[in-house]
Amino acid sequence: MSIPGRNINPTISVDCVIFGFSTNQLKVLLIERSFTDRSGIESKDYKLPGDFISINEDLDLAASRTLEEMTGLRDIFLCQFAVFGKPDRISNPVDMEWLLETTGLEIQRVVTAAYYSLINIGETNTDFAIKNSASWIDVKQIPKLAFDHADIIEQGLIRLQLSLRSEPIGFEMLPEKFTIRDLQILYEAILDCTLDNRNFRKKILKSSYLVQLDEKQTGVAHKPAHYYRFDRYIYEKHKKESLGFNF
Amino acid sequence: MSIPGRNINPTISVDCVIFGFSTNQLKVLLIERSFTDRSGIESKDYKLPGDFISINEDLDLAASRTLEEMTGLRDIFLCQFAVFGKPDRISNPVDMEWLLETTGLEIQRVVTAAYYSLINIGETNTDFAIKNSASWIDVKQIPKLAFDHADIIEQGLIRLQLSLRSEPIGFEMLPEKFTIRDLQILYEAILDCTLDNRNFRKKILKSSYLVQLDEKQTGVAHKPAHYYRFDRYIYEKHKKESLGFNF
DNA sequence: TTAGTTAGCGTATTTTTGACGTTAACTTTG
DNA sequence: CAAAGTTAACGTCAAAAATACGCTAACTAA
Repeated sequence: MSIPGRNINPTISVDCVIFGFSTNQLKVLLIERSFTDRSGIESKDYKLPGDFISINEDLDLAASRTLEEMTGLRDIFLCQFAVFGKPDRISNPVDMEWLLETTGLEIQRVVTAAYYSLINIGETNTDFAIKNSASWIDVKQIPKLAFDHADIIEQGLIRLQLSLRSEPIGFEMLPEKFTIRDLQILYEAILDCTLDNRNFRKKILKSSYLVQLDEKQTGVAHKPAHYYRFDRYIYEKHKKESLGFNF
Repeated sequence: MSIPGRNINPTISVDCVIFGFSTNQLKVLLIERSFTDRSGIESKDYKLPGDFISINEDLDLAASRTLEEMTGLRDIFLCQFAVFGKPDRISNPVDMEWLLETTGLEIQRVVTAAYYSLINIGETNTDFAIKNSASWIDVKQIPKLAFDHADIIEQGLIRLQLSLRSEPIGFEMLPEKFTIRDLQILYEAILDCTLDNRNFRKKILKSSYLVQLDEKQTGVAHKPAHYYRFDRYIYEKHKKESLGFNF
């Protein structure tokens, strides 16, 4: 049995895979990272928004905090989906150097709890993200990332796809009012497939928590669609009935 | 942003929810814990098998190690399903005292990665488990547990139920040869429901990885059933076809 | 010999899925 | 202003899956 001691514990962090949706693409919020490589050249790559936790901070709250700092949003869908704890997660010299520079500490090892969250990009409003040059990147065009953050995003996306099939979470990424088509395009982007619009409509409209509004689209070059909204109250009430879709 | 330092990091552990199956019940391996309560009386409760990780130990490997120490078994189905990181996980005086006694260290906080694993109880064979007075407890009769281990088991069971519907993992808990009825009783125990034997048979036998053996039951007071075995090779080959059942 | 048990096959009904046809209602373009 | 292009929103049909349940076979125990 190994003997634990405070001076031999890995550091713990949280990393957030923050998904958003715009211009018909599923996007992830990434932060630019500047570093000097071995040849002394200033270089850039990206990392996930994340932070170390403090000694008395709850993991879930640390994730909420990170999320709020990055997006200015609170009370957001947030789900812990995995821990990444390989001892060599941080073995790249660039990563080690960067950690030393930004924290001022020699960190041997970091175990990170990974969360994913879904937000409506339109509502995002924060200085923090701008200051840290955060940007929304299409999940299909992920650039080179720090640490094992590419793995984390991949696992997060897999988990998001799974959850989408059993829980109505897509709404978190849409504005209050949306059309069935908006929803379908979102599902297609997340599941990375195409869906038949007639069948999609049939299935999704069985959900009692989708409420049709009186309002319709205007100014579109086709028959205007009804707007709908997601009724969280009805969903909570009928949770047991709604056990997902098999697209 | 909080500042990480090695002397302010929580300790990291792994805890294993080890499921097994015997006498038609789903069971969990629990370890007896002796402690002295506030009134000075020697008392007992149970905890999950788990251990602290050492500074260079991979989380998954730490879980495998714990599992092997407890059961003597290697190469076992093992799945990380959550991290438990509330700062007050260890706030009960009994738990704090016990930690101090067994480790000799003042541990402020422990973040634990939870794994579940499925084993065939019959093959278990180890001194370690006996020495640590481990026992198989019916999941429906869980006694008072240390720390937040009751939560961990509950989450583990939920995850097991989910996985069972999409992956052929029940076999891990059965002997090499088993009948369709054995399998059904196992499914019923895990999912906590009853299934129609005719429909269960129809569904499960669609799986190509279930191979009928020539051998039949003997000495049973009814028509003897064929034995089957799970063919892991066939399963791996057809993984994509078999996308689960909806019982 | 009979009663009790589970194995293992089958049938019939309903539900869900998936593919696709069609009209309605709007804008844009020639 | 007519025609073309687009998506909305409804519906049909056949295949597949889920569900409920009947029945005979093959064994043991009493």
